[in-house]
Parts: sequence; structure tokens; C-alpha cells
Amino acid sequence: MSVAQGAELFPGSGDLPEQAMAELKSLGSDPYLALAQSYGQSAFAYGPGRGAAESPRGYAGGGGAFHPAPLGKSAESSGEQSGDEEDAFEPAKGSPAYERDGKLPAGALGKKPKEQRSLRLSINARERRRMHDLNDALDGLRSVIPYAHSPSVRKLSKIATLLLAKNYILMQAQALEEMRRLVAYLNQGQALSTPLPATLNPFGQSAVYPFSGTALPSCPEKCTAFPGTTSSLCKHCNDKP
DNA sequence: TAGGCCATCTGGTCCT
DNA sequence: AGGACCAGATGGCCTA
Repeated sequence: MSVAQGAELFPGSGDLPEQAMAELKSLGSDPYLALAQSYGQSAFAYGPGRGAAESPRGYAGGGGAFHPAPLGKSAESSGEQSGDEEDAFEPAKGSPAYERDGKLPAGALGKKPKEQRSLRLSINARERRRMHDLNDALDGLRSVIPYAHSPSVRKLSKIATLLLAKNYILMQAQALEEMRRLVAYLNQGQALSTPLPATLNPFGQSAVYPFSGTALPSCPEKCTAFPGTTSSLCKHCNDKP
């Protein structure tokens, strides 16, 4: 695979995933590509290419009878006040506690019902926030994965996003490696005593190469190396807001 | 109508 | 003790 091929493989918005997949399949039998192909197929099978426009969904309706939040508006956008505020506090129908006796588990028996409810609502809100953070991160990932972003193409599912991202990283790594070999090859024709200036040598020691086998940087460095990651999402970061 | 995907609740476990 | 994380369960929405 040439670098040019790699650049064309995921040219960004507007390209059909099937076309990219076909290009992937046409490539060699490199282990990277074998992985990329298998995962790429899965990703595309799960994700885009179903031909339907992304339609607004009433996500907040989740939880069914217990949490009748307004359709088309997430619990978060409703200010952490999901429908459960108005609901009777009882275990979910599928939960072990409910299966057992339809009441709260023993761990919560030591508190007054009002405190139980307040605690449960607090826990639920935290969990919602956590899942929303996770979804925000997934959205960020989708935004940088080259696939068809047009409104006529359905948004990538979670699993498709992860698989495609992995696929994309592997492909970029291989393209980088090939570029590296190309530069080395070109340098062979030059005098060894005149190395490329740092600005022209993207693979020098100062270059960031994620697969060089070096240990991951410590947390503060990591946060600065990946500015898209907010410090609040980094459990090791000392610079929490 | 079945299957896929999703949001949410919930209890358990681990960590700080 | 409180928070983060995880997995199971449930029901809603959408598409084929």
C-alpha cells in the first residue's frame, strides 16, 4: 500500500464506506490489513451504509415505565432532572432486587425511604452524566474518523465507531511506517554525514510516533499530548477543575 | 414484526 | 462513605 493509497482510503466526508471497504480489500495480505479488513467489515456492517438518514430519537425515553422523560430531549439537556423525579422509587423490573422481592436490597434498608430515594436519584444522575461523557467522547471520535458525515448517512453506532477507529489507527500506522521506509530509501542516495534537518525529518527522535515502543508519558504529558481529552476525564490528572 | 441500537436504572465491586 | 466503573435488565425507537 502506498501512502497515497492510504490518504485516499479515508478521504473524509462524502465517501461511501463501501468504497473505502473495497479499497481496503484490494490491498495486500499484511497482518495489519488483515485485521483492518476484518474489523472494517464488522464496522461497516454495524454502522453506516444503511441508507437512511439519521433521525432524531427520543433517547430520554429509556427505562420505559420508570423514566418517562420527554421525547427528543435527553435527561442531561433537561437539567439532570429526568422523569424519575416524579416516579415512585422502586427497583427496576429487571434488577436482582426486583426479582427477589420487588423491594430495595438489604444494603439500603438502614435509611429512611426519603433518604433512600434521594441517594438513588443522586446515583442515577451520576451514572447518566458518566454515560453522557462517554457518548460525548464517542462523538468526538466519530468527528475525527473519516467516514461519510453527510446528513443522508446514518451516524456510526458505538461499536462501529470503535472498530473503525481501530482500523483507521492501524492503517495510519502502516502508512507512517511506509513513509519512514521511503525516507530511509531516499536518504541512501545522500551523503550519510548530512542528515536531514529536523524540520524536514518527521521521523527524528523528536517526532511523535505512537508505536515506537516507548512507554506512555506520565499523566500531565499525556494530557498535553492529547488536548482533546479534558482533564476532568483523566482520572490521574492533578489538574482537575 | 423481528432485530439492532440505544438510554436508563440498578446492584455489585473496587478505589480513594 | 462516596464516587467510578461495570454488567444485567428493560423498554422505546427505527429499519428491513
